[in-house]
Amino acid sequence: MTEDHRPATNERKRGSGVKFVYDVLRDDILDLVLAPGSPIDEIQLAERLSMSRTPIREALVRLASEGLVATLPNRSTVVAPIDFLNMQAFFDALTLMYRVTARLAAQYRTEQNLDLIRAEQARFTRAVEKHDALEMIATNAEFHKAIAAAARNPYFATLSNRLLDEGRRLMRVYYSSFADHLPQPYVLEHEDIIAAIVTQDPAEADRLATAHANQIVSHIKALIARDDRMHVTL
Amino acid sequence: MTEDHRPATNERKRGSGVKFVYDVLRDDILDLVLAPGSPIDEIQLAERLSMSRTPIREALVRLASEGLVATLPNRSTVVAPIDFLNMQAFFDALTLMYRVTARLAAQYRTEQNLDLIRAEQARFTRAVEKHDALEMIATNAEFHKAIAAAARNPYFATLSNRLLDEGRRLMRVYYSSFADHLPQPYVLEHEDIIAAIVTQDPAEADRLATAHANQIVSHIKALIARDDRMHVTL
DNA sequence: GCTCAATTTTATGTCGACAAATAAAATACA
DNA sequence: TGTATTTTATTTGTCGACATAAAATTGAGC
Repeated sequence: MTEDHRPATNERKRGSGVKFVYDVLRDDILDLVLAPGSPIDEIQLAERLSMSRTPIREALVRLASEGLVATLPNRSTVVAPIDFLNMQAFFDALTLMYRVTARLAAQYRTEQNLDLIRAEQARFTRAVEKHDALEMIATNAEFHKAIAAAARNPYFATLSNRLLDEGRRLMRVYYSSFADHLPQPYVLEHEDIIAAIVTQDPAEADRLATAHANQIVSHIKALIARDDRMHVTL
Repeated sequence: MTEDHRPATNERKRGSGVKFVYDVLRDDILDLVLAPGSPIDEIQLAERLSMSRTPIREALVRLASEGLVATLPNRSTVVAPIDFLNMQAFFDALTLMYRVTARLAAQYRTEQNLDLIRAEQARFTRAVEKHDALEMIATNAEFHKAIAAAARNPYFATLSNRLLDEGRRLMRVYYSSFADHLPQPYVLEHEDIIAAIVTQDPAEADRLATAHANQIVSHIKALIARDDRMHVTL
């Protein structure tokens, strides 16, 4: 029975219910507070958040269409399992999105975009200095989301965000157990990518993003390889 | 007051309600039966499909997260407008997905995939011979969805399907008014792409898909150019 | 003691109703 | 007559309750 230590939910504005539930569940899923594959009880949730089941179901429908939960008809909804067998598809998609968003960001970024990208990079750097793995994972995702936003393409942005969320969950599987630290190179690689976006050099941004993606992919693959969960579908 | 000429909806199995509404609305939106930007009245829909508002709202949430409808808080839900201003983002995404799915399909396709791809191409060819523009648009989308399925990457498949649906809607804007016919080249280009997938030549599949995408993009651009709706957001 | 069937239980899918928020209509006022 | 303000009406967001489908439990038969 998990306690709910969020701001007093008793007084909420009309119409914000679904979004509230959506945010709560999304955070819990991405932070692995809710384990992949674990069932979500609508009634329990309704009681915990002190609201009716209707807004909760609507939030679940939305999460389902984003692939964060899976709905079994007439049976319980479960947190989306992590598919360790089809990991290559994830890596392919992540690499391509890194490349294309970096390339387009180099073309279309505004000063405002650069401000946000630099801010997220600063947060990431601080997390690395603190050796806070969980914070690193989260801020790394935000950094790449900022680049995706600068690319000015909602289709790519949507897919990128989905992949980054999925990746965040994947990394937590490993870093929540043994508190490790991400290799330093990532900070420098980010800096290089920023430089290419600032100077509006799409080809260079693409090249650097590719290298960066390869780095991360082999990193995750190494994590998976030294683990025996790889053949289990969580 | 649109009449509903679908199979008698009175007896439906439990749990199929949301999917039923989803399918009905989706079809109506993609076929432009529901005009972009037009409001969707939950109560009317509930009466027309003879069910309560709950499953209808859940279907709308799902459609919203797929970008087919837009929900204005505390106000009516509307069919997603077609954004003629940001069309380049759509073209970029479509081109990239054509390329990457063709490339991956050439690598990973099974015999079963080939069967489906050939079947869809046959349907497309028949539609072209009949000069049935609407059927062409639909079968063309299905052909590319079959390729996307063969690529064995759910992330790319999801984005591809979304873009193909959006494209279908876009084409209907033009072809529903003046019944034209798609240029013959498309049939041959499809055949070439199939050949590259059959012989498992990713580079060639990529090259052909790129050319095919460019063809379609310039086709749509021409349609838009000779129309004065381009600066209006439907 | 084990397997299968009937029964209970739990959780989902759907419904009708109420309350709040926005849009539309009606009224007052300059 | 045109504009601002109140009133009405429509429509959404949320609720509690009921019906139904699986799962869990119990009991019967071998």
